[in-house]
Amino acid sequence: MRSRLLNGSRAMVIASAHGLAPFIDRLALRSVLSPGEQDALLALPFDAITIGARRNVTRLGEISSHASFVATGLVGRFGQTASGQRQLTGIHLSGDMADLLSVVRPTGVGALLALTETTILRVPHRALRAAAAQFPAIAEAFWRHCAVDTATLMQWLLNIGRGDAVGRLGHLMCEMAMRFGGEREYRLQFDLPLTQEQLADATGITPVHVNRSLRRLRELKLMTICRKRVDIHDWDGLVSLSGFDPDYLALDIGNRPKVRLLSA
Amino acid sequence: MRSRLLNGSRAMVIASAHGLAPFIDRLALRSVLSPGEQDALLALPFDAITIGARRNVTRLGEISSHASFVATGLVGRFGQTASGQRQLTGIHLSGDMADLLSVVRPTGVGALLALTETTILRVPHRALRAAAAQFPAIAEAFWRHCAVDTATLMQWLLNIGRGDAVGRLGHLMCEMAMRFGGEREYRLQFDLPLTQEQLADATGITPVHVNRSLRRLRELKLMTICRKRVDIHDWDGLVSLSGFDPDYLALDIGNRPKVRLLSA
DNA sequence: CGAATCATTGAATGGGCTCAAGGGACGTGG
DNA sequence: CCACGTCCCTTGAGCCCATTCAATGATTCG
Repeated sequence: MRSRLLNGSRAMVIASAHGLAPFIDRLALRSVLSPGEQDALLALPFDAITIGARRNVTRLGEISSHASFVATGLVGRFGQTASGQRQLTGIHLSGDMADLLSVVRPTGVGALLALTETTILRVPHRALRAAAAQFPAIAEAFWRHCAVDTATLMQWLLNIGRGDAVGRLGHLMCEMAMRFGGEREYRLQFDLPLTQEQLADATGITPVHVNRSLRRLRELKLMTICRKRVDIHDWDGLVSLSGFDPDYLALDIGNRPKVRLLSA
Repeated sequence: MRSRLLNGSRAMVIASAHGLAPFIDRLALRSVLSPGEQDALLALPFDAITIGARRNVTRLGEISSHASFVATGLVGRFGQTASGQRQLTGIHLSGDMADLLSVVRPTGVGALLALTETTILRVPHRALRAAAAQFPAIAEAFWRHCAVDTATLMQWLLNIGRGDAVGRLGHLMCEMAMRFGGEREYRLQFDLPLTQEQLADATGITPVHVNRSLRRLRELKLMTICRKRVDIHDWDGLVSLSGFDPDYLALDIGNRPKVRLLSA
């Protein structure tokens, strides 16, 4: 725990000097990186762009040559049916490398949409590949970062395939509470600047029914959303209603030994 | 194309001598592996086990120390709600490494269920890690293998989140047709030894409604399932109905240059 | 202050679910 | 070879959750 805190504050200090420091911090949450490996990551080139709310970061079907790190803001990954209906397949908070998967799969994994005004640091695939090739532990950390994303996708699939509307929304809110909170904590209040239409796209229901389901959650005295701010009144109740189990987020690594596998 | 065929038949020859040769063949579909790297993969230790239909390969929440290669049979990955409802999050055909993800994420990614009698080759994580650490291209191939799985999960999420029952089943059948066919081909007839209850778990609907939806597909003269055998009568119609686009499966690599990224 | 977007609510419709019963297919044992 | 039990498939009836269509308030922003 203590080393985590030190590590965290160190990253904060670096952050002012280098935008990708939070990325290293995120990776270090689940993988061990030596100082040399961290330096290699800090040496990654990038350029920063700002994207307005409701604008695409990457387009559907586009072949990308960069990965997009979310420095500030909120980004959604989505797929789309032929008729134009959208389904969010993930939500990326600041500190996430949104499409690290594109390094090995440059196409066909959905598009990215800025859900709020967002600052993106674009890191060339070429540079990420080089770092992964030189340091097996970096390749492993990248792979594991994607693995957490995959585990989250499975959980979403379970949630959407087998939950009712109220449960789906509750589960999403539990996940957001954990992820906004960071390691081993969860937040009962947080800003979630999503419209009800976007919540509908995330949970696979209609905007109107999102509204009714949020009212239901209010009536059950579990949580409220007021002016884009989420207020969870009964965490245990919400967890129980939605069948939430935070294991898949791999956020509780603090009390387990972190693993370093690929070192020769 | 030609080299692919040669490669394929070469793997077939080896297959009789080494059970993991089809795994290399599968990886080589999307990644470039040198003879030395292929040898390293062939040197992986494993032990074979046979598992009866409807029995678990791995259990929910279990920490695994092996990855499970499907030599013969059919394996489903699933998650489960507190009330015991299941949702399949993937179907693995023979030739798939079912839980390669567990190498970097030994827990929390669902359980594996043998859908038919299945032969599993269990490969120790330790050996897979060592191979990935020694050969960056192997790490990359593993990562990419997981990436295709992830892309498939996103497609399932879109399908289940935004499709109706008939479309969900049609989409699943299109995917199976492509995957049973292999590279750049699809099969209009194939055996799919799943019960309607398992199809329900895969598509997020109820068994009864699977039955009605299959009848609907029959009435539309798109496809029939008779005695566990799928017969697609109108491929274009089924593709159109379900909004199927095979891009996400990354099976059409034959006409693109394969990529080799992580080589230093 | 006006315009656009978003949230909220009602009424009617419909897709999928639940409950329930009957019919096949298949394996097992007599 | 047939009888029997067990799954599994099939179909019906009624209900309910979620959708659709539509209208009215609330917010936000230029």
